Amino acid sequence: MKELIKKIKSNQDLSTEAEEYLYSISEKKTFSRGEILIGQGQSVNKIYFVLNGCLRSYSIDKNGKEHTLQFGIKDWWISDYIGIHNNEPAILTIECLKESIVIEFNANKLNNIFTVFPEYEPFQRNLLERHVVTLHQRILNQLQLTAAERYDLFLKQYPDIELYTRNYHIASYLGITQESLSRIRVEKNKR
Amino acid sequence: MKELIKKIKSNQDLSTEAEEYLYSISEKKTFSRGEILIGQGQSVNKIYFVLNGCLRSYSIDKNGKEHTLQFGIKDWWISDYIGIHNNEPAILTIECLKESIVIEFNANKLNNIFTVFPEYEPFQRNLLERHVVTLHQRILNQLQLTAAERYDLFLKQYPDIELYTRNYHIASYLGITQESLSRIRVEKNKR
DNA sequence: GATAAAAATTGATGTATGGTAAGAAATTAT
DNA sequence: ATAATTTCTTACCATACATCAATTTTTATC
Repeated sequence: MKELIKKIKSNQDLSTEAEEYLYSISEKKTFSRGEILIGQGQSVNKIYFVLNGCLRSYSIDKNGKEHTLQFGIKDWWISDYIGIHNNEPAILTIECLKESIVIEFNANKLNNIFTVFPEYEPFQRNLLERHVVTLHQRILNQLQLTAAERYDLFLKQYPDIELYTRNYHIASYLGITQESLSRIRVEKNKR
Repeated sequence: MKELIKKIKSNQDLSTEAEEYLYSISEKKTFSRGEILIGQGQSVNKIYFVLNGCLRSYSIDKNGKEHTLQFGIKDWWISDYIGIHNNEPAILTIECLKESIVIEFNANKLNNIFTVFPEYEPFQRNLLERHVVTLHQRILNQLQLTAAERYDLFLKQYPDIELYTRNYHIASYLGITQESLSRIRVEKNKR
């Protein structure tokens, strides 16, 4: 477990006490393919750090269609930040796509760490800044690239994700239907 | 100026020293419609806090088309966070849409505040968290709403923005052409 | 390994949005 | 106020992607 937390720490210095605190409020868990970690409509207070495997967060719209917001792979954090921030029921479902080991945090307790160990702040700030940059880039990609270009880029960003995702997971992340993605893949193979 | 910074402070407590530091590294500026604050391709090290008026950040794609990432209105921060984070030339242009008063920060100096005044951390964290939530919501809207629905939502979020934006500013934010937006508006008026 | 279930592909067709171009309207400059 | 410029609207046609349905392929289960 110690070494697992090291990954959370990244390159930041963190006191042993703060590290102990992280242990005390977290729980290492294993999930299998198909398991739901957070369900849309339920109350949310969990934040996950992925040690290995693959999770997916998605929203189900009024027509019952799924829209993937994020894939959670190794060393990524994943949760329903909208639900947590608004203090409302989850608007996302988080599902396990392949056998995964994660560290589960209680959101409130994790948020408490800043009052107890302010030294944790720079780490969190760095994390949030990177998150914002990633999201900005994603929005720009969505605005200016074609579906085929977005798919190419996606494969570069998640090189072996196709090993454990279904076509429609990726399609719903790219904002197209699975049929369209299928056609894009056919075209791509012709090239 | 004191009261201006109060807005930045929001509801957070901030020591007088930290406040003084913020003064010392910032500069209050006025821009007129059409002025470019940051130009795509140039180096970026500025971050703006909008006191009043309206700014817009956008990217120009390989076909010369503009794609609006963000509108910067009262009390919003705006910059090219991608360029700053990657330490690369700006990928965004920031333009002034109507006479605006802003506080201009040097990104590096602003970043320094955390070593000098760690008490500023919670404020920044809160800001970043809200930013992430906003972006998550925007991505979900883009994925699951029609252009007309996104336009309706946009008008609710920015009630009087049409007073100082052009049609194509909004269209490029919604991910459609100005012609399509025009048609959507016509349909909307029929309802 | 056989069977069932789920997912991917493919074809035919529909729809939303894009592209181009022209004219109308609104805004800005003189 | 008038002229010049920019923006908005509209029409027509093009295209990317969606929808629906049938078929093939892959994956899971017994």
